[in-house]
Amino acid sequence: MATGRTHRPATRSRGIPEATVARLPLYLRALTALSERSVPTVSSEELAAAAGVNSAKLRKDFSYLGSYGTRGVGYDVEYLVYQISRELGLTQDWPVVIVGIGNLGAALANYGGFASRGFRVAALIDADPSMAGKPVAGIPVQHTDDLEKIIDDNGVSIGVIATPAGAAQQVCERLVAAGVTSILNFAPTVLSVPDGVDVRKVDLSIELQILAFHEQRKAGEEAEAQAGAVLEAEAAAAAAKETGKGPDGDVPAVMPA
Amino acid sequence: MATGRTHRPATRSRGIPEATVARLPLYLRALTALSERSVPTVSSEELAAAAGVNSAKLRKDFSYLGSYGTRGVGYDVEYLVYQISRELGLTQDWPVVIVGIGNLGAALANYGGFASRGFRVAALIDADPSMAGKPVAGIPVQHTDDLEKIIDDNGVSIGVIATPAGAAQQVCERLVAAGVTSILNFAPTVLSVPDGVDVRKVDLSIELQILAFHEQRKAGEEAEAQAGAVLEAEAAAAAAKETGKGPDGDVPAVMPA
DNA sequence: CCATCTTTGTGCACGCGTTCACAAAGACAT
DNA sequence: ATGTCTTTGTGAACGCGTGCACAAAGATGG
Ligand SMILES: NC(=O)c1ccc[n+]([C@@H]2O[C@H](COP(=O)([O-])OP(=O)(O)OC[C@H]3O[C@@H](n4cnc5c(N)ncnc54)[C@H](O)[C@@H]3O)[C@@H](O)[C@H]2O)c1
Ligand SMILES: NC(=O)c1ccc[n+]([C@@H]2O[C@H](COP(=O)([O-])OP(=O)(O)OC[C@H]3O[C@@H](n4cnc5c(N)ncnc54)[C@H](O)[C@@H]3O)[C@@H](O)[C@H]2O)c1
Repeated sequence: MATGRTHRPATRSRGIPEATVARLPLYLRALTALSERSVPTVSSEELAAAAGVNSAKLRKDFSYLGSYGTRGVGYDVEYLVYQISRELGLTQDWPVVIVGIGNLGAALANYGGFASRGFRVAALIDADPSMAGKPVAGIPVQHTDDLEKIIDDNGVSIGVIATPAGAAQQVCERLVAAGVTSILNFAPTVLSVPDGVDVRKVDLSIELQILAFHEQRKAGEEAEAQAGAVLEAEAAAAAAKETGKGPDGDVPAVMPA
Repeated sequence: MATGRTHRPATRSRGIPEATVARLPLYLRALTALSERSVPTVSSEELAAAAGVNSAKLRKDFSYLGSYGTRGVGYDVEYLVYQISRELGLTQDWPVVIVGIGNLGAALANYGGFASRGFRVAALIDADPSMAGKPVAGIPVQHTDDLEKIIDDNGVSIGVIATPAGAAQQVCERLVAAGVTSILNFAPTVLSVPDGVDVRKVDLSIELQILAFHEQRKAGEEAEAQAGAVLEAEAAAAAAKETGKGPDGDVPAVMPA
């Protein structure tokens, strides 16, 4: 198996920071929009604004790719689109399989943004026999039995899992065994994979919970602000009373002062 | 359990690290599974394995919430479920609206995992008049015209955007103006919002591109490994010519005239 | 009550990512 | 050519997150 665990010095000049990699698609999207408007060049300031990031960060990100800008002018849009595309590996075609063609899987299959960037839905796979042959988004659904053959025939290295959580790990293992080395997981499970296999997860539930946390915090602060000087009361209460309660009390630690 | 002593040096009541917040739902999910299996206590080691994180990291995360563990034993599952739920704000009900009931929006509406954790789909909203009144996942779709009223009537503070990219910013502004302060965005756009509004984005395309990057890198390393001594050649070339930065000796850095 | 054993909670060091600030590079006008 | 003006590319400082390693807490058994 492709164990990236070689005696390589690691972090070589080839080592683009992960945070930067994650932003490249963002830049690419903004650049593509500019390209469509036939804008010839952009400054780091403008592009950063379009991508919603700090301009210094953007320049540093680009510095990892090389010096593609012109001082006093900015970056050549077309050229940068090409460089980033190449860096991300989008100049080649990536056949992708989607496993689990339910509500979500079908939506993904129908998603146009897939093909727009070198990603091609090579096959749709589901365990439900009654779905076999039925076309979704113009592509006939194939049965899980043929998973290995499909992966192999199409040279698929990227798989998308949209099955129920209970089936995800098993599906994952079959995909990996068949040669898939990158997985995008929509099922709410922690997938365990061997070294050399990349997994990224998209978890709606987690995102909502994070939002809820901040939402609650906002509500709490608002309440405190309304209560005025109650902040001090909270601090005092927290210091004095530590029994059984959490860091900030279950109910907003503000007593009706 | 209520062995709380004034031992805690004024725990970061509000300052829970963002990285920790993002992991709490993960812990909660693992704990819920344990709870369903009636497991009374769990060690940081076990729970960390279930959540796919480092045990030291998990303990540090929990330390931000307070000292809820018992040394020599571990954590009380039920109690921890409660504490994390409370911290995340899941002990209350969060009405959510989904805007843009197309392929993805419909899938989201049908998603069972929504309601399972205090999130309630309060309304489905779409701009297409022909969809108005038509039920999706048992909930009648309402027209965008009534967006403000719906938000207000239901006390919605969390909105999900699943419209085409072109409409996202506009929809976002209407949501915010109507009182929504947390947005989960599925459209491939950078949303600009006023201070105090949280936005999280789920971007399939970006995830795939990140996977493609690593996939390409893996393929490159594999090729290098096969080529054997070529590694040295590359190192030499890299040392000699550092203007370009060709990873695999690709197109030279030719500036566009 | 003491000894031993398990597991937490955390101080500390380290590395990554972000941001500032500015010298240098180049465009452009004169 | 020379000067000015714009914008890049990056050195350096800083802050956050991670993981190690261990002392302390508490359970358990004698
Ligand atoms: N629908 C959403 O918006 C949404 C959002 C977030 C997460 N998710 C997650 O995505 C996954 C799919 O959600 P969904 O709503 O599409 O569920 P679904 O039940 O509609 O679809 C699941 C599909 O997977 C197929 N399947 C089951 N076991 C399989 C196996 N072993 N191999 C291949 N296919 C198999 C089923 O036949 C079904 O077609 C779930 O894990 C869900 O939690 C869904
Ligand atoms: N389908 C996917 O799997 C997927 C994946 C990633 C991202 N996305 C993104 O999610 C969004 C939705 O994707 P989709 O496949 O469901 O598209 P879709 O075209 O099927 O659905 C879009 C829906 O939004 C509605 N709409 C349009 N303008 C609106 C407005 N101003 N207000 C309210 N509703 C409006 C349309 O009537 C339609 O029902 C797109 O931005 C897409 O890029 C989709």
